[in-house]
Amino acid sequence: MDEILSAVLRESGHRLTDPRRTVWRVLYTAAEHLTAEQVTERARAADPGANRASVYRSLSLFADLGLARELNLGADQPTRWETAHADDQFHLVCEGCEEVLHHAGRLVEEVRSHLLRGHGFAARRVELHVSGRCARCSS
Amino acid sequence: MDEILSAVLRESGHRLTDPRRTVWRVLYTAAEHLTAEQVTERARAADPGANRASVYRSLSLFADLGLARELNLGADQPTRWETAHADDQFHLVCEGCEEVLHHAGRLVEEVRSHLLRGHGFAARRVELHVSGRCARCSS
DNA sequence: AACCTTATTGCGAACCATTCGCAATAAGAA
DNA sequence: TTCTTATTGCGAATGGTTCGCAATAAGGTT
Repeated sequence: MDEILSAVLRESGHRLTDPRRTVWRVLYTAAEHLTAEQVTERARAADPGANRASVYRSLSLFADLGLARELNLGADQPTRWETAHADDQFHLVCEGCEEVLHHAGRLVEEVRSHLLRGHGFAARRVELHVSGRCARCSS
Repeated sequence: MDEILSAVLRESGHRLTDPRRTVWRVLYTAAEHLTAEQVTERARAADPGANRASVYRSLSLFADLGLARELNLGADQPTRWETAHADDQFHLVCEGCEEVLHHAGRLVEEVRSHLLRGHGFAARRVELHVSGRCARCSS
């Protein structure tokens, strides 16, 4: 996984540093969507001196470079982070088990072409967040 | 418009107060999606003593009662508010003119039924946020 | 119409996630 | 190895939002 980071940083004229590598590994190996605070905690497991501000800086750099993505899943909850994936996926948040699921589909593509063809709106980013109850939790 | 507010408050056992009425009118007559700060400013046009904390309290009460809705249109921008509308509408944010458009469609309904039928996921709320460039701004 | 109960307000202080300023450090080019 | 300058680490600052609590007022009750 380090190669991806290394390549993208190099190509964009940024330096590969320990804090960045640490944050990247945390994000890359996380199954869930982490808050900046959780990323910091986990980074500290690898490097006890990991700094909060640097974590924030790494995360937002990664977002700029397209390596990571910042997520707002509800106005009340803190921002969460994930490694970037194609945005033809969307997020299902289960209100029962609090799990966040990814779901792929052709729907996002439909939205795009509908907007462009029918309304001249050129969609750059489509975010679809659904909250509700998953199969396990709706019984 | 006051009747709606009055009825919903009464029915839910809350009191109709001046601050609530003021905030409601601001929200109800606003074309755009306002930040809490903007709501406060406008509330002060009607009542110079309008209080920030009370505005926040009114807004979140309205959200609880289904009268208003809190919107996160991007992680960097502050939370915005609007009067509730059916969520078969979604939000288009133009990156050129910064305008936020509503767009109605059957897409949201499709998402719902797809998730329920195909995956047993009972969607409660579907939020579709699209950012890109509107017809005027993409030239 | 005056009264009582208690929800609501207004105020400032507190909070919390995130960002900033800046001197010290270290990446990577020469 | 040296040099340049991007990056870090620290603590302080910021900004949106919430809280604590005494003062106020809504609306039901005599």
